[in-house]
Amino acid sequence: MSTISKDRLRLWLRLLKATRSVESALRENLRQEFQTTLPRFDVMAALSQHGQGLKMSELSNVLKVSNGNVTGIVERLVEDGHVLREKVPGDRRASRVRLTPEGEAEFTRQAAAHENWIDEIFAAVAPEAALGLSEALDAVTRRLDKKENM
Amino acid sequence: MSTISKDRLRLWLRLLKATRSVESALRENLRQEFQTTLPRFDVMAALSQHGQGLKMSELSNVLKVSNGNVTGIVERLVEDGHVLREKVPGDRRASRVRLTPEGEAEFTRQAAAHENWIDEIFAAVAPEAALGLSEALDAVTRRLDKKENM
DNA sequence: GGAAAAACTTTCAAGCTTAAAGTTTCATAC
DNA sequence: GTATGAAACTTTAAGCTTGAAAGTTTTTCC
Repeated sequence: MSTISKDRLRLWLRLLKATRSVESALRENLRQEFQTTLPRFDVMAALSQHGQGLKMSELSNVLKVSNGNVTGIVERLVEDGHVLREKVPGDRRASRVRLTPEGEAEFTRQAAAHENWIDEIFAAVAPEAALGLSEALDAVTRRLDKKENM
Repeated sequence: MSTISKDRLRLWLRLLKATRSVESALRENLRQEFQTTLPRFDVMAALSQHGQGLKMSELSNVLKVSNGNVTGIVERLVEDGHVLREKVPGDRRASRVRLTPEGEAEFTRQAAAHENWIDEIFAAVAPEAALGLSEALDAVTRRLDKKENM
């Protein structure tokens, strides 16, 4: 097998390790400072970007997780009062999920802290390197997305 | 907040999305072709790199997952006959985990396929770019590792 | 209008993951 | 020697995750 293959494998292993490290740090910060979890944060972030709300299927699509998964997370967010389910007029199968005002306020606090954490962690990446990295990652994602729809 | 902060946040979101896409593809391939899972594969990969075996704590250290986690995965690998636990002479608390011959043979097949999958996925990344990316990612991991031990 | 297909969601079983608490063993300091 | 603290590991409870199956509701199309 070629050297290039080995380089690609090494790149993947580092990508994986870096992502896990960052996720682990975020998870701990979210737990310590906001008594919440990464999946909950991710759902609220998605909803925050879509003020009009998202259907369950849209949510699982955006987050790239399975349908059943979202059901449980939203359930717990509803219990916490951060999120609510609305009926979709004209389609009794679907429901739309939105942030409550309390959820929105809470997420605003979390997002500010989150941005600081990321800023500090990724200060390790030289700004010149960031662009190339970003594009390479995008290329990988696009390649996989394309293959999936075939 | 600065443009650079925003760029870093965007970088992180792409990193996350790319990693999840790759993991998802690998998970599906492992399931379809080898009836196994990513965590099992990761454990066997770690053991394969350490022919003399690893203690449970070493294993969870290498994989960056919690102690209790490894217990369960190794348990199932033992049931499958891929892995065995040995007593560590002179320390009755510890046990050393190693691949069985069957586990080794099976992992060899899996690893070959895995390398091909990675090779194909990361063909989207220009070989010249790979090294730079690798180092940027490493910088992130090192930064977090350092902070953790403080 | 009715049957079949598609869309939206939940339920389920199995497995993964973590943090925290518990058990046994070891090291070392008195 | 024995107390005390650290180390290695497992157990537990709660939550996350997936893929598959099943339950509704809507759409399609004859």
